[in-house]
Amino acid sequence: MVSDNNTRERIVEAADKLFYEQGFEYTSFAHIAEAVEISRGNFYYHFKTKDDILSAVIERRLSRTKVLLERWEREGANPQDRIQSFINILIMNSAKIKTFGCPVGTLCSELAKVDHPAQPEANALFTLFRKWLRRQFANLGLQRDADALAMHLLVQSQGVATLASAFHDEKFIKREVKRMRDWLTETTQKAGT
Amino acid sequence: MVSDNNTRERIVEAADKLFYEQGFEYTSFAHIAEAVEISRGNFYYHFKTKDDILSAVIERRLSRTKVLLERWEREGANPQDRIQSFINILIMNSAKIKTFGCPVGTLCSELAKVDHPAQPEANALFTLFRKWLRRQFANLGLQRDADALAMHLLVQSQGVATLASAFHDEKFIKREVKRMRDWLTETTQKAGT
DNA sequence: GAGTGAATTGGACATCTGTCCTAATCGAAT
DNA sequence: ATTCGATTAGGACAGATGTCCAATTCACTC
Repeated sequence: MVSDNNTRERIVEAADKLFYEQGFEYTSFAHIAEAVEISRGNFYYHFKTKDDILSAVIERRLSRTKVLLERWEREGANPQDRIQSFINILIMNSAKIKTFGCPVGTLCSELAKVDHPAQPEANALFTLFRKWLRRQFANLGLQRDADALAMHLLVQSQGVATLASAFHDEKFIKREVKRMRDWLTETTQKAGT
Repeated sequence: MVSDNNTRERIVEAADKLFYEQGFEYTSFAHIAEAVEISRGNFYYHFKTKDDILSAVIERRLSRTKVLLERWEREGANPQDRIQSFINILIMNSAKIKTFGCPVGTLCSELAKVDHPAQPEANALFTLFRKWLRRQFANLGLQRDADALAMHLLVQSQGVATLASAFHDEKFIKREVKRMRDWLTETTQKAGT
């Protein structure tokens, strides 16, 4: 019969959530098995090693991020609006960010510490956002500084996420997001002249 | 005889370094023992649990940070210069930051994920910088926004550290630091009028 | 040099980890 | 109803983990 990917997908889904909420190292096969309600031994049929699960999780995140960025591209009337969509995730996901930080930033940080071979794959998540933002700024007529502006926006969001999880402060997030919006408006106006 | 704290201090020093470079969870007693060149069993004489070592490490960082901030306070001619000292650590420590991220930010992120009881102690490191920066901005005549400005500077430095460790890009750090300096000058000038 | 408490050693311990294998179960085609 | 490959269950395995303890060594006082 045709391979039923349901179990595999459920494993990846549960691992994705646990890697985010508990970290990769701290999350064990037992944790994932309990979440998916399968036996520990069943893992080996779907994945050879824990690192394989991590790769699958990162790929899942990559493809979902691509879908998200394409949606923003489609639904945004102009580059400003699209960049706003990016900024808004800080508000949309503020509850989770306050507890667990940014899924991308915290994963990359952890993998860097344990010098994990999947670092490039994880960093590709950042690159996805970076290139997308770069294109938006370029479309605003800011080709020259597009990459620097994209990186600067990533800096803001990463910083906000890190401090939000330390201080658990909702007002802080809103204040910084407003600052980002003002900065974007200001930057856009400069481009318009 | 009087308790010889030498071994204890060496343990804390090695643990501090390893917790930074490898993370708290990933670092084992065996790692620390090897670094200090003592037997694993000797730990129990100095520390009851691994969490006790973490507490000692955080206290060490707190006291060293206090010393650092007091030095900046003493040596800086004015608030701007003092804040510059803070910004400069991104340049001074860029090599380590590119590899391991920010010692404060990455520790707080990790402890948040494993829901560790030492979270408040670790977050106090952020509070130390926050209050110090707040005072500098207040001394610039910006009492009203002092805390928001302090937090904004922490946001920048955390964001830069996270992305620097993902992209290993020295030019990026310098560019963002320049941006921070320009922002500081601009903010200071507003206060002067 | 003997005695004493501080400091250190090496290993026991129960538990957990990731990995791997064999036996059992399932589902569909014949 | 039987067969057969796909899927799953349960446990074995060696190694690592944090914790803890008894025995030993060390440094100093008398």
